Amino acid sequence: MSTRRATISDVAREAGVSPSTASVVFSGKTPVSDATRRRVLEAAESLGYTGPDPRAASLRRGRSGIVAVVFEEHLGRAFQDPVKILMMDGLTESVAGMGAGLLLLRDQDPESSAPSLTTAPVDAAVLVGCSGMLRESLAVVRARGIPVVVIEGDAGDDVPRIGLDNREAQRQMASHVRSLGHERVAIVALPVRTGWERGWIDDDERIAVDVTRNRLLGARDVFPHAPAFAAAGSFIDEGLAAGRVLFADPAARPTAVLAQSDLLAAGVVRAAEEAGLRVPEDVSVTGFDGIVVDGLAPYELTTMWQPSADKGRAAGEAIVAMLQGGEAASIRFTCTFREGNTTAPPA
Amino acid sequence: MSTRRATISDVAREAGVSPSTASVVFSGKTPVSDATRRRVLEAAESLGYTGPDPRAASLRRGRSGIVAVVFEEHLGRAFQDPVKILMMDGLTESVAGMGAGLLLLRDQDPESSAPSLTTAPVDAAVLVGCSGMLRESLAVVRARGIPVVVIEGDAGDDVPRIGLDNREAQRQMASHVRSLGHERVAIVALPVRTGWERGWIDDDERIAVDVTRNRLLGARDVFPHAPAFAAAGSFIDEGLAAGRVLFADPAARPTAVLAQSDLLAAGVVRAAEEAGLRVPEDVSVTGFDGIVVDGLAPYELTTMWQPSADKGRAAGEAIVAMLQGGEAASIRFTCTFREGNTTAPPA
DNA sequence: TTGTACGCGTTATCAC
DNA sequence: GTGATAACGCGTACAA
Repeated sequence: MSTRRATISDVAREAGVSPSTASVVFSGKTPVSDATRRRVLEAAESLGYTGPDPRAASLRRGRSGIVAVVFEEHLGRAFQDPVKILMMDGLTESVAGMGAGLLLLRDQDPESSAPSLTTAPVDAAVLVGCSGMLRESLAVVRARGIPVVVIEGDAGDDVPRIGLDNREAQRQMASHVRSLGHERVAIVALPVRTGWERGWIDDDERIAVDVTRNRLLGARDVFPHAPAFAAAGSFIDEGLAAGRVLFADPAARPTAVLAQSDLLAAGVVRAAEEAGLRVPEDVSVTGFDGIVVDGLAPYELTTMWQPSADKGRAAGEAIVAMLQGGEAASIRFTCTFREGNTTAPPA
Repeated sequence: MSTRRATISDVAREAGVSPSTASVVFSGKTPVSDATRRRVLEAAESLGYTGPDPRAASLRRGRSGIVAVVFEEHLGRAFQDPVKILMMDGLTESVAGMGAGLLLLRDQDPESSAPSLTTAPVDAAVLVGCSGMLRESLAVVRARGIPVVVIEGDAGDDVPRIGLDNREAQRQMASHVRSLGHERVAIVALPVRTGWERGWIDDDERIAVDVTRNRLLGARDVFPHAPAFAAAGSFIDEGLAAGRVLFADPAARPTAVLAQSDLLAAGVVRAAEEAGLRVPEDVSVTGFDGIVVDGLAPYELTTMWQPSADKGRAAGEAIVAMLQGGEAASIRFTCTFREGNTTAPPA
């Protein structure tokens, strides 16, 4: 005899009740007499039955309790970004409220053996950014009626977006810098596309990443001709590398640097120190995000704070709404200007 | 007529083949003639069928392609720990190799509505640490025959563990400090248990967290009476707070501090600077982990490097082995001493 | 409050 | 290369 696992029917038989009754004992959806409940639980215990099989339950219910979070980058990288962590935090919270968990997925080659949106039993998906490869599986998933939300990205008009007023926010910051009197301004941007190696941005039109493009546009609204150097990621080291480039030629150096993230800004500050420049006396540096940058004391970046956790929470709430058959609208959060001690009028 | 979604049988009927043939067209497990394949795919297209339902497939196969990662802390916190991120990185990689994804779970109150090990359709589970509440659901899961591995924790003798030679490593570091001539040494420890508020450790016996206990034991092997102050988490800020306590009384201050993590050590260095102490001239500080601490330059911690990503990878490999019916042995990785510039003989 | 009957959508197996 | 059959384990109308 094969030693297969006990099922709810086995338990029911052992307890002398019907399978449906046993099921109800475990789900608690219907009142059951105490005596019956006890009999069923005893039977379960004696058979080593540990409750409904989640796989079968999810088929039956049509719900798995799993929400996919799709990143367009290496997960290790994504988790190095404080903004994404905060976002995950908010998302975890709101999704846990509906009894769901998060499945980490990466936008990848459909040929790979790794699990994907199309093969994983998910009830909904949250896309973090939205680059090329994803589009295909996205179509599949949507055809299945699975709710999808995108954070900081564009997945087509019918996919609700959670985002920021990136352009306006960066414009506001640029205006601040201009009002201080700066004219020779440089921009340190986020990557231009996935796989981007750091370098100057030649052509504003070719920016594939929404966040990068919009923040750049905001800066351009005020400083149309500022040179922009795009980093390979949002890291202090990348900001440092970019800063070294910007400060390489003493004659041509900017009096202010608009960085597209706080980590980049921190690196730029570091580069300035390295180059013997004082911040903010010799050069002003602005960030974006409003995170706490470890090790940057005594500097406090002048930055645009963004509600990262709220973005995650909003995504979760949108999903809940859609799962309940409702509609979810796109949301644009507003960033808040926060003055630190890294900006001042030019010398 | 209800507008229900097309199933593989619908597609088969439309294509004039049997359901099993249609199934095979999608799974590719058996050769199918080109003509048949085309007919099936066309039928699928015309019916808007987008491939097998993952839920049904996972019921039938008995596999969901999902591995749970269970943390015993708030996820936002876990992801602030560089060591855990590196570990996740290794885990993601090895698990993706077997076509599985990671489901983020938190060790929590079984009454909560949040998803748990018992209700999620997972093929295996990786526990990161192993505190109290988890034990119960663990029993359930194991009874189901689901492979479980624990990283840096103890889940019972029959659960394979992936860990470090924490005690030996910390002892090695302590010996180094002693060989430099230090005698007045203090320890800054990791939390004593979940929910711990920072404070002195009164009773070495009551340490619930394995890592903390073992590293403390290692230090005690060399400095049996060193006072130990446990932080509330592995953060620079916590190290800073601990350092302030240690350096508060100039008369009683230690000449060396053994921190149980690099982030704590970085905070202690910061506290030393704040107190007007030079590192390493006035006080030596040692870390643990071997991560790159942002913003600590020009200091480089004297530390014990640990193979974090390898731990994750090993966990994934253990799971794969168990899923294939094999056994998985516990593994203890070895840390490597790395000398930086934060240690020197006492003044 | 309990039981009957059926369907959820797929895939393994084996025979043809 | 293709098809028939039988699970996989459960939830839930509906009837009793």
